[in-house]
Amino acid sequence: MSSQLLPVASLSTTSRSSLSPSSSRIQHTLAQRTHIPAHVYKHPAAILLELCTSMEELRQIIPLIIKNGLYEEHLFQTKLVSLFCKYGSLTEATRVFEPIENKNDALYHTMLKGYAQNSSIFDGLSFYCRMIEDGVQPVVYNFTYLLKGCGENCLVKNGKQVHAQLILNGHEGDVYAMTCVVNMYAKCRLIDDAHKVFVRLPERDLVSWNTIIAGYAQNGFAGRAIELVSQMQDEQLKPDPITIISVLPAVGNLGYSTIGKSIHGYIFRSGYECLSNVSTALLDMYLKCGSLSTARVIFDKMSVRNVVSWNIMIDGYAESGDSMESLILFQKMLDDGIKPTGVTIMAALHACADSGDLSRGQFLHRLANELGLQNNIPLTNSLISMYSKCKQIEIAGKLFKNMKEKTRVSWNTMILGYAQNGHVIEALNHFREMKLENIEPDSFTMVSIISAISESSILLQAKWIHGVVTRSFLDRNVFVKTALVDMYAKCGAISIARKLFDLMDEKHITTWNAMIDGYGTHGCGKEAIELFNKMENENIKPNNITFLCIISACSHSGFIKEGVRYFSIMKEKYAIDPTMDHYGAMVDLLGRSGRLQEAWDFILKMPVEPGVNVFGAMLGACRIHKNVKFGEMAAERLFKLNPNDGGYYVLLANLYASVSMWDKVNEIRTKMERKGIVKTPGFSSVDLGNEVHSFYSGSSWHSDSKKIYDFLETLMEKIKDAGYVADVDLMRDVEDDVEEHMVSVHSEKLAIAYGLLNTRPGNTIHIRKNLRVCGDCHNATKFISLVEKREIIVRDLHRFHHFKDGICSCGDYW
DNA sequence: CTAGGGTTAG
Repeated sequence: MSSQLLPVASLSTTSRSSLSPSSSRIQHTLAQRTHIPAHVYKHPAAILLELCTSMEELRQIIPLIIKNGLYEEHLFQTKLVSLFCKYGSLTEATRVFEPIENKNDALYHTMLKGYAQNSSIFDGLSFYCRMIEDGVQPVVYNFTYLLKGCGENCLVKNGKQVHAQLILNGHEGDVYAMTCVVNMYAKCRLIDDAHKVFVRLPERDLVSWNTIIAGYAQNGFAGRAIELVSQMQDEQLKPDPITIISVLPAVGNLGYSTIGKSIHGYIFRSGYECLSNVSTALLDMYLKCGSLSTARVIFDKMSVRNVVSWNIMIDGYAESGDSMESLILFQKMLDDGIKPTGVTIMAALHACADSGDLSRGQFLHRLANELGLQNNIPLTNSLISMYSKCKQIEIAGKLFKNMKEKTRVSWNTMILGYAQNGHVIEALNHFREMKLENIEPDSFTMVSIISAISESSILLQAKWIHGVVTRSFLDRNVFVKTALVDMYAKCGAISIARKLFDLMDEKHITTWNAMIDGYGTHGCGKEAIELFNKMENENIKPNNITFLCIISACSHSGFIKEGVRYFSIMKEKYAIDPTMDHYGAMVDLLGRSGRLQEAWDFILKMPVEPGVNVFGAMLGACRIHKNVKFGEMAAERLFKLNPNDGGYYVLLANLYASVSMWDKVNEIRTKMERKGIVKTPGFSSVDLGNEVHSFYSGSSWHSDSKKIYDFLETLMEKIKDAGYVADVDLMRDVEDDVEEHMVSVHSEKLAIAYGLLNTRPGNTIHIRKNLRVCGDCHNATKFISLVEKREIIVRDLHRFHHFKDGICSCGDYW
């Protein structure tokens, strides 16, 4: 028997046999197993190496190998190379590998595996080249490692080279290797190429079907993936757990709950439901189909949950808006001793961002650091998003700045953060920097930057970004187009908004909502209602936001009956449950029109506990109608819910001021001081086309200050001659009293004066105010529009006022 | 050395 063995030399690099790969493999295995004397492979050191589980153990065994003179044995050399690679030390593996004089094939193959799997795939590819140069015959599994690496890193060119090498070495008939090729093309997003290889496979077994199914699913061809599952069954192959896990995300993405349920049945019949990864994929499918409750039932029934199951449920609740349950589940997961991953933390951060839970967000930040996830890009993006949504834009900015590597999503998150926090200039600066760093903006970038510009209400910028969007061909995206409609409406150009709206052939529900809301804030209640009717005629289902927009549009235009009707058809015709925002909008609708008793009764009849916004709307209405009785009732409930919002204290103080209850006004001011509550200082800005100038009440830091005040003085005289009478009560509003002695100079008036001084006669003036416009300024602006023959468009916190020829589009109802 | 497929995500 021993006489038939090949000498070791024939396997070394010096002598190449012309044997086919498979027979050579068998021979060298035999040689290795049998040529090596028993005292070598049965040596205690060999056994220790087999049992070795860590680098530390390995380092302890090495002296033993050397002491026993076993270091030169191929068996030990191969094993050492393999173990060093496994524990991540390519350097030490190389230190063993390189000095060996007669390297056998096995050593090369081991080293190649190490490079391909534990180093960069590029190292694996170059080592492959060297191996060929050294005259070593590759074996089929060398290609499988390389193909996997190319696929994971999306290296199409290298992947194709390996594919070619595979064919050259005569492996095109090997299902295992060719399945790797299918997988490589699929991972490189060349699903058509993957399919071409798949149909030519010598044999299509379960694994190769699974590969192509997963390929279609991961490349977004969900329907095709589902189709292929039926096709494989036509070929008498039964879907296994991996088929199911691959196809369920596709079913979920399409929202095919019927197919999803039938797969659930199949899982049950096959007894796969006890597999945690199968159940986990089911959770994901049900959540994507919108059945949170079904997902929860499955989750609760699972005997073994993996970390992905938790992650999916935590994110499912966050996604559905139930931040509370999401965070409860997260806590439960920690209590169960399950170690969270980056994805867990991202999901929980999502919930914190939605609920504005900063302290828990900070806890998650510390936890992420403890888990060593500092350099995890998606996680840092989520942190930036959380800090932005919790109004900690400086912290968000710092995190962003310190990122070693930024993806486009990082830029988008940061820009959105600045946009949502009203930092328009920072948003625009980052947009410019992003392009300087050669990161192409996408539709998300554009939506953020457009909404930043909407916030600033600068028409010239609006037109500029519209041009940028068009030139980059992103204006075909429905979300971008919707953002443009919203932007023009928010920049005062409601008719341009409508033109863009009419040009869109594909409209999303948010597109309709943006347009209806635009009409609403411009006081065009009639147009808003017409659009709503058009929407119903076109069989487009309104959502809860649509109703919020239409009710608020009715409120701005004083259409009480219509508003009440929309509130009832929302429930009766569309089965949409009102949210707290809807209740707030209804109280605003009734209250603003002076039906304070009705509004109060409405609050009392609410089926849920009224929130801050509901009492806030009530208090606002009482302020307009100078009703102290209801105002105090609303304020009392309000301060119990949210004792630290300065805006509501100011509102109540203004209510008292409007009826000259000065000691009450002072009482509130003292209370605010004692509690350290600050009010938002009011400011107004005027858009001069290429510059924007901002003014605080009574501010005098502007370089043209003297000129502005002089002009304003003559202007006030002029409107007095035309019949304007200053409303002293309204002027004593505490909203804007940054400097008490200057209350007569509210920021709006300064901004208008500066606008008049710096624009040509006849040009429209665009003003933006961060708070609600005050009664005296409103009245004065009407007169200014008359005597100066100017159209003045003022956007305040809630709506637009178009002043022209002495009247305002709001009809003094705001 | 001793081969191929899979689930969550900004």
